[in-house]
Amino acid sequence: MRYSKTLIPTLKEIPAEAEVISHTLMLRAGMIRKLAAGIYSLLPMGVYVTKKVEGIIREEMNRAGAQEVLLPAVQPAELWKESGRWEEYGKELLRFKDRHERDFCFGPTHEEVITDLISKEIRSYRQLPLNLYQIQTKFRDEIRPRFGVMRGREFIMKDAYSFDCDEKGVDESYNRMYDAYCRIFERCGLKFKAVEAETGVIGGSFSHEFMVLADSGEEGIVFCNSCDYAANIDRAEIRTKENGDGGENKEERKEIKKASTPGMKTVEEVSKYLKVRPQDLVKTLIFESENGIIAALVRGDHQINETKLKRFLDSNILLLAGDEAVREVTGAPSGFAGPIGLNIAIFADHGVKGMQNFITGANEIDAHNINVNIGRDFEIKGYGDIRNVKEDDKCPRCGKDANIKRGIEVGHIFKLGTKYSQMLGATYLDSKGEERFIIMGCYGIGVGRTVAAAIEQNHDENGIIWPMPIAPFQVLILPLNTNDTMVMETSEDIYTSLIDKKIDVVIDDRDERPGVKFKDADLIGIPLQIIIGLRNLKEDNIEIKTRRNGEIFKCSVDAVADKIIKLVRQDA
RNA sequence: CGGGGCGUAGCGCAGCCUGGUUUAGCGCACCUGCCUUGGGAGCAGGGGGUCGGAGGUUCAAAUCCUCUCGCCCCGACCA
Repeated sequence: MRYSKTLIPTLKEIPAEAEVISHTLMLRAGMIRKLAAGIYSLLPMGVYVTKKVEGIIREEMNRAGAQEVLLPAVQPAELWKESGRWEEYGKELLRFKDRHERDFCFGPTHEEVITDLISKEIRSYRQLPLNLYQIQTKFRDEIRPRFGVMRGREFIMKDAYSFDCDEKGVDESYNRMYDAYCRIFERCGLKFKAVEAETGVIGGSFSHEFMVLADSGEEGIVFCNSCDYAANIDRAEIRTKENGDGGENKEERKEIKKASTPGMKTVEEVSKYLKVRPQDLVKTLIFESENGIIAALVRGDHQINETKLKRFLDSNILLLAGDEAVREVTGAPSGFAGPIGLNIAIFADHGVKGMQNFITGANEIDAHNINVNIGRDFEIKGYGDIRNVKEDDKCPRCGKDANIKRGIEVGHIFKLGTKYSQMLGATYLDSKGEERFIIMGCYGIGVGRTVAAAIEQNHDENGIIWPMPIAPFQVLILPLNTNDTMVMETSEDIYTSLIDKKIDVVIDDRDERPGVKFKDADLIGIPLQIIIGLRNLKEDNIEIKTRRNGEIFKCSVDAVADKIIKLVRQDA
């Protein structure tokens, strides 16, 4: 590729809209441009990288025995009504009508379509197992798109669906995908973790998320250094005993007192003001659910986890109550809620169980109660694991120290079971001639998100540093003196010889000053730069620079091609 | 959807509060010429704006008012 013939509109200045480094660099390196909120155009550099990632995905999916298909992006409402998700999916599903006023949606995922297809084509156990995948554009009308392609509304996703006869089969399919995913992300040069995860709207019984470790990640993950436990924070259990949750407390119950706490709303403020530790407080949080308003209690230094609470209450809708509702239920503005005297159901985290003589809001403005006790002052309807794992908590599996980090979810694999095959009637006849539901799994990879995640993990102050396997080009040739025939001819010779050797190479043939070329080269992050300038060429030398460590070494013109091939292979 | 903020040249911004001396400005980018060629050069000249849109107030609106559209941030939501 010739630089002068392609479109790589690099930016010197930092775009105002970008929040995370990958977004900034994708804009600055001329990979993407925004068209609307959460909707991006991919420019040539963006396409090259995307194709590389897709190529790796295809190779590994095919290696794992999956077959590629391409399903429609536009889907009829009937299918979604059959699965029940036309109502269930909510506003994230982009709906529209065709000219005949028939309802359609733009596919946010393809369980319905694939299950419908399979229900029509599969008759016998002899046709199973099967794993079909596609790489396709999806649309999810996210409430708040952000971070560029990391959380866009329109995005490219690889989704795969497995179809098996029995549990043993689906386990095998699942494990094969798990292994394939590990290979894919390893080949993309990513540091990642597979963590136990929640299943969400897709449904199903069992799932893992593949998380790329990055501070900018939107997911909390908990993992253990001693054993191989790793889970999404929404799923990670609290190891009750080791963390002192739910123990007995034999302290004497003191008399309840009211303390004035003017304007003190947060745990931090109250504990500082009353000169106690945050863990001597109990937070009372009011939630609205489809089954009415409830209160949830956690220790002052703990954080409620709404996903866990939702699961514990078996509720579909759960929202932190607004100021108005809080005032109605407690009689006080938010910040002063407490469990005493509430006539709604009160649930508590295990961590609250053993507490005595603790502090809560007094359901009265500017006041808190001291020496509150469960049983004497109020009753708990049920205890559950409803808080986040904390830094000093122990691993739920082995009891050693747990770690908490941030991650970007780049892949998610589910064991779906028969949810969709039942809804859409996908059955097969087993060897005894009995009709059975096909057992399904589904497996997604966010392609754009993988690209963004790779940048989050591979960059420096000058720009992107592509891992060789997903680099838009492997080599960039930089002729420094465009008006010098020797420089240009040598550059062109090296360029064609590398193309002959099947190296992905781009030559910066623009009539620009060296400084401009160097800056752009570092910004777009091509792993190997061949620098050709008069100075060295007079001694028949060129320079090779590796983008990652900035190392530069001289090399004779004749030896360049072989040297480059060696370097490319070594990282590929 | 709730709270906050921003829309002025391709990008980044100033001007708005206190309406008129502004023909709407600056930096970068762009075009022409000269010059320069190992880390985003220099000089000279030049092009580019419905001041997001609609309505209103006024002798006069980028500036004040109303509505509207778009975007960004925080919260809730999410394969």
